[in-house]
Amino acid sequence: MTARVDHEARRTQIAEALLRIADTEGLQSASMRAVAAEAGVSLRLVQYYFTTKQALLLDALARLRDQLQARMNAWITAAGSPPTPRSVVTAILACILPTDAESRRITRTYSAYYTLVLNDPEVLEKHGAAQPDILEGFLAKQIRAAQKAGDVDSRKDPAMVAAGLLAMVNGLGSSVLGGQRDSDEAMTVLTYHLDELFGPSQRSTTLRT
Amino acid sequence: MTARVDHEARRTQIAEALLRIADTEGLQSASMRAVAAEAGVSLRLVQYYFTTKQALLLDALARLRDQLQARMNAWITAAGSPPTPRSVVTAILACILPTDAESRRITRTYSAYYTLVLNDPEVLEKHGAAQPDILEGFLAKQIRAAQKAGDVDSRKDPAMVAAGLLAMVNGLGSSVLGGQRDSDEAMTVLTYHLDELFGPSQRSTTLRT
DNA sequence: CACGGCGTGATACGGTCGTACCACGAGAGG
DNA sequence: CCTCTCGTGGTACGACCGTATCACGCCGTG
Repeated sequence: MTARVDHEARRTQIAEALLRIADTEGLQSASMRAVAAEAGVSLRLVQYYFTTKQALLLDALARLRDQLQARMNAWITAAGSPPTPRSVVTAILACILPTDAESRRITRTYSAYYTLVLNDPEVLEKHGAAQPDILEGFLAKQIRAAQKAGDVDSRKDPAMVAAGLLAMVNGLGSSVLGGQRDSDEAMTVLTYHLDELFGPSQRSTTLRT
Repeated sequence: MTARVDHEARRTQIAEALLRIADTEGLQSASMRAVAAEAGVSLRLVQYYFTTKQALLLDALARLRDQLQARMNAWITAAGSPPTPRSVVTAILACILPTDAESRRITRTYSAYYTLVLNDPEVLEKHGAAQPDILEGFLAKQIRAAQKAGDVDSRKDPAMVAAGLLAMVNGLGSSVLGGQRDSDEAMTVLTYHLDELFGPSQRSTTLRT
């Protein structure tokens, strides 16, 4: 009872087309017809594989989430052979910042979805909540580990520092996307604060490609 | 040669209606007809006072900008009789955070516009650029003054600190709007970092109403 | 008093949207 | 061989969009 065509491949193809449009022209331009044209299929097919538009939006959002997750994992492992808390934190935060083409795409698309969620909060419920909470906890844990290793002032509150850093990176990303700041400038601001948090800047900035 | 009706009043009435819709239902729901209904006028009138939709959007954005400016000024003067750098910085940052109804409205509406600008950058040009750059410079100046007064570690880079704080508040605001965080929690994170920046927390948190 | 422009209403037009409906070829199962 | 379901195309429908057009009362000015 093998399917005559690979459903998952087609779904991926269509969802990727939507993400591409959301990145380049915004979600409000991602009509069913536009997605179909971008994916090179007929409108009927988009309807067939995703019966409704909301289903398509949700599916694409899940894929975007997975892509960001994969990117973070890749950056963490690429940060250092023995992953120190500092390298892990640096990798996570730097990888969210819209520096290269991929992160720029992901960040742009995410903020497109953000506006959507703001005025239609039920979308969030169907989408297994957000992972920023988990991410924030993970960051806090890394900072706590750094404190035990003596790399971070033990008087600092790891949860507060993690929340502040994550929010700062988020805000920096917004300013880069908005064109108020260069991505290099944003990176400078981030590394400045990381250097303030951790000890003297031991060559941990060598994670740039 | 007095106009038969107060043009500016009508324009305000209509623009406010748009901002109200942008706050509650998002900008994508702010159609000409919806704005007309919200303002209690006919569709023709909206067209009459703002010939095109883009003009309406731009005018409303300018009003929103003025409202935020006014709010910041009010919070600065309400912060303390002799305005210290710390109280000024605290007032500015706290007033951006979506804590009360007004700031929540402003922040929500701004982020609605943000998505609009992302995929139509020419809007920004017609709108005299953004003031965050100016704001950031102002914050840096305040921090530099605090350094001279000995309230802030002189080794810190005022521009970096200002950029970081502003981005952090922006990110915190996003998380509050997104429902990931309580507004009180965001305020806690902000005051924590302000307390870390300035000396011990001298009762400057008494600016809450 | 005439009149011309201002403020306003109603309605029309072309377009795009999400979704639904109908038809049809092909390959699998009886 | 028949039949049924899957995958696909084309097209229609109703709604809403931004904008344009026509018509008409009112009031200040000549």
